[in-house]
Amino acid sequence: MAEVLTTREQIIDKAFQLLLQRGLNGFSYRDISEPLGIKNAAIHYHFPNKMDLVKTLIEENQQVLRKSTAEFMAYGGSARQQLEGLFAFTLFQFSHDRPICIVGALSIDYEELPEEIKEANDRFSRDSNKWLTRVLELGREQGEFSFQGEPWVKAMSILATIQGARQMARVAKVENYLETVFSQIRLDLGISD
Amino acid sequence: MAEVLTTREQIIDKAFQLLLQRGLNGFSYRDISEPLGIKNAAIHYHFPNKMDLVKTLIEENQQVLRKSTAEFMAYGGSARQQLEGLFAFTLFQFSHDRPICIVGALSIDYEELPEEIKEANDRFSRDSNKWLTRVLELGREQGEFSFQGEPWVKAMSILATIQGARQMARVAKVENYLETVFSQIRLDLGISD
DNA sequence: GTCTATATGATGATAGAC
DNA sequence: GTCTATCATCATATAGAC
Repeated sequence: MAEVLTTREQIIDKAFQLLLQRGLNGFSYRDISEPLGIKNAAIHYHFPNKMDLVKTLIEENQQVLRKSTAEFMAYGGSARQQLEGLFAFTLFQFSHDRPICIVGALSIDYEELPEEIKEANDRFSRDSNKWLTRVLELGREQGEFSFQGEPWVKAMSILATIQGARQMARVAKVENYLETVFSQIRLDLGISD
Repeated sequence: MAEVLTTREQIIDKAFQLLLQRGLNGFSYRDISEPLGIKNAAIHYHFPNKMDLVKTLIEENQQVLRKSTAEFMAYGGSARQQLEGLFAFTLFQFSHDRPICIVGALSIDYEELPEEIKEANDRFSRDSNKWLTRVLELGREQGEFSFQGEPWVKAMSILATIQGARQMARVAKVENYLETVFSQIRLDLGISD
């Protein structure tokens, strides 16, 4: 069943991809409009200025995550399964022209972002950490994971690792960069395979 | 003893800082020339185009590292000391307007970089990994570090963690973000403090 | 080596026709 | 809702005077 996307949805989709590939200052309205076969004025109709677009992309990101949660992250499953869901989600995004995450993409332009967008970005970042902290606590209680220190610090550390790995995976000429780093994260959690 | 910098050196210094703060597309020649009290044509005299400048910045980065090696990284010391040197260097850079590293800064613009610059960036990335791998091997042999898996994978993972943490440290509203992540890296290496 | 002056093009954005 | 036409601004870059 081929989904029919409205122009607005097509713009969001293309802009999201471009933001994650090239960063906020790395793409223009022309980069969006040309492949869609529309004019840049059409984009301005839907999103009066670029920050309106970015704001929508952050909301879009929440939706993508929520959808993917059901598909990949298996919130209902064991801690191990949920962690694997995070890995699978990351690999899926990476192989679908979304190399880095939106927080990483916007971090380089952080100073020039309006307050509203900074807050939305912060919120997303904190939510991710909260989620992984819970998974780690659960995994430790149930004996699936073994690690030193506080769960919220370990969660910060793992998320930073994934963040950095997504960035490096594009640059480094190493096969299966992400998978290799994920395997190390597993080892550091006392998981054999 | 106040160092007197040539115009060329001042340009490099400012451009380096701007690249690490805002990324390649996040600053212009005007952002460099204005605070230095010169005109943009003066920059073009020293660096005909922006890629010439970037190329020089990568070389500059090598020099900074080489200098800092002597000061911070204590190659001659124990594995633990060398790791602490890496942490100290990262903290120093972060607190001196160089939040992220040059590989991370350029990764977002990777596709548009000329081949020559990609290669220089790759080389730097591989050298870093090689260095840390040796430190980890040494530390494991001498009983300072304890970790699962292959040293080169663990090195990749730690460098990715630092990379990601530098990026997140600016965004996340967490006190001592970097130090906190470093403490987890220590715990994951079986180091108590 | 640095300046003034200028060329050329891309960018985000707006007004008004259809 | 999308278009054409146009704007002001900013970017990188060059030529030639001092």
